[in-house]
Amino acid sequence: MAQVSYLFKEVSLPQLKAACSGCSLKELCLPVGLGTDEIAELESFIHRGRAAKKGEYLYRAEAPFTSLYAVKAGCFKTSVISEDGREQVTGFHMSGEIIGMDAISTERHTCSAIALEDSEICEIPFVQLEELCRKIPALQRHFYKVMSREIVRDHGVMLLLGNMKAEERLAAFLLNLSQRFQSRGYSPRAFHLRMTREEIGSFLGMKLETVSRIFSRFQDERLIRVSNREIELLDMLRLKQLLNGCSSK
Amino acid sequence: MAQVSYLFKEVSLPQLKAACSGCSLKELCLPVGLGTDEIAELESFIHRGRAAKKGEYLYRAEAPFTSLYAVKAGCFKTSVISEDGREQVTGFHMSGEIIGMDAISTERHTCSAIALEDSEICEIPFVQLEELCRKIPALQRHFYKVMSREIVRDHGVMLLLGNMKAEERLAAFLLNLSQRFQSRGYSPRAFHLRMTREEIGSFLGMKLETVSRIFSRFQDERLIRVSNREIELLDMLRLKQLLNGCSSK
DNA sequence: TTGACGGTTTGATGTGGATCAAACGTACCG
DNA sequence: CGGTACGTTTGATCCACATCAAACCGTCAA
Repeated sequence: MAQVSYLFKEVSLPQLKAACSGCSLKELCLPVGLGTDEIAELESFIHRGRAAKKGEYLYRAEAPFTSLYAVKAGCFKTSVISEDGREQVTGFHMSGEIIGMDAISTERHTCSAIALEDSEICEIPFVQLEELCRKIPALQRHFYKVMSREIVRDHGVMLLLGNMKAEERLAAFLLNLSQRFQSRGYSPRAFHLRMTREEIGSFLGMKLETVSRIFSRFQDERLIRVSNREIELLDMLRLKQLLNGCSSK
Repeated sequence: MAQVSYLFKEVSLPQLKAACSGCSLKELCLPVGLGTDEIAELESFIHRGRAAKKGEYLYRAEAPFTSLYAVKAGCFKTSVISEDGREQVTGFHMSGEIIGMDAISTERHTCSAIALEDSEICEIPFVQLEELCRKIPALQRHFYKVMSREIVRDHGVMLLLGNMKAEERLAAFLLNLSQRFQSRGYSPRAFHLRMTREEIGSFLGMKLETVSRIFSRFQDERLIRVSNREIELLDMLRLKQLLNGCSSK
């Protein structure tokens, strides 16, 4: 059962949900231009089906780097810790996303990855991926794009943290999650948050009380419905307007 | 005059200043493991010596991607613009740094790069770099590391923007510049800022008035001396302590 | 020299979000 | 079942930084 190659294509296609559930993946690999043999080779060295229980570290900062990890199912947070112990969540990662790329530069992990729910991951030994990239230009290109996309994402977070106010950040966060659930074939309107208010706050640069207050405010304004970690987006249009400095400006 | 290969090694060595001024670079390339032929090939397709005047765009967001750029001399800022027109400076880039990697993912630039002073850059056509990476594993690995380092840097900025207060951010900023000047063979104690207070503020997520006020406060406290854009770090130790939540905490 | 302009400093005031504190809900576990 | 722990909500207060405003300075061009 060839189940991992989908990780090497763009993760924004609706078919991805099907891919995850284990059907034939050949067509999903075509965008990368891999043939059957090449898929086989890729899968020969990927360690599949490793499980991580909720709360478990996938890797810790400082640990020596050997592999990248592809989230196969579930959800992870990655975070960096400053010298004086402050945590900054750098991202939430769901199925189809590759994490650990920060570790390539120093050959040690610079952030930690923790499972937010019971999850499954694929381990991708880096040296072997590198070698295969040399043989398969399309795979090489694809992997460069994956790394580049992470840089673009980080720039987006910098914009969010540097320029937006709490309300806007939270709207952006919800819309981002919505879109990612949608691209995985789930409802973009209603979903379950895997992370605590504190983790959301750490990611968005605000305190957990502020996250809670703004959720409540959004609910009062009929923008969303919150019940615990269940979120329903009632008015995505207005949420988007909130992002772009209301209607004018 | 082989003058560009140094861009493909770690930029943290003191010899780099010498490298920039144009002496033989062979030894500087050894860390990447390139032979003479390979250096020649690398340099065969790199367009060297392109100049950019102060204020000039090196590339603009949305422009199609063809090349990465290595800063040979001078200084650039890169910035993203949100849909509603807010600018976030994502970085300041000096000699030896490679910019444009964000564009690989979508094959369009996602940020703009502007020269902060008269500068020189090398243009590196991406397809040819890719091809050479396939032939030279050490170069491939090195380029992965360059991209990874950018991700690590971005995570550091996220920590700064998400967790630190204005004073700490500015201290971190000055110390970071200091270190980068030092690694290029310049004084880590005194240097010239190439960017305006507003650009610093945009990068650090604060207003230009706040930047100015904190510079003044640092000066009052004998931490630094500021005169216009000339900076002198008088007490680097205390600046570092400022970073790590003062002495205690 | 004069002016204009972009950048910087400094002051006065306002406010968004942090902090402190308490009560409440939910889930897990003996 | 009841208790403990963890996460969440909500209120009251405070403060860091934004905003608004004015003066100042260095540079360049006429």
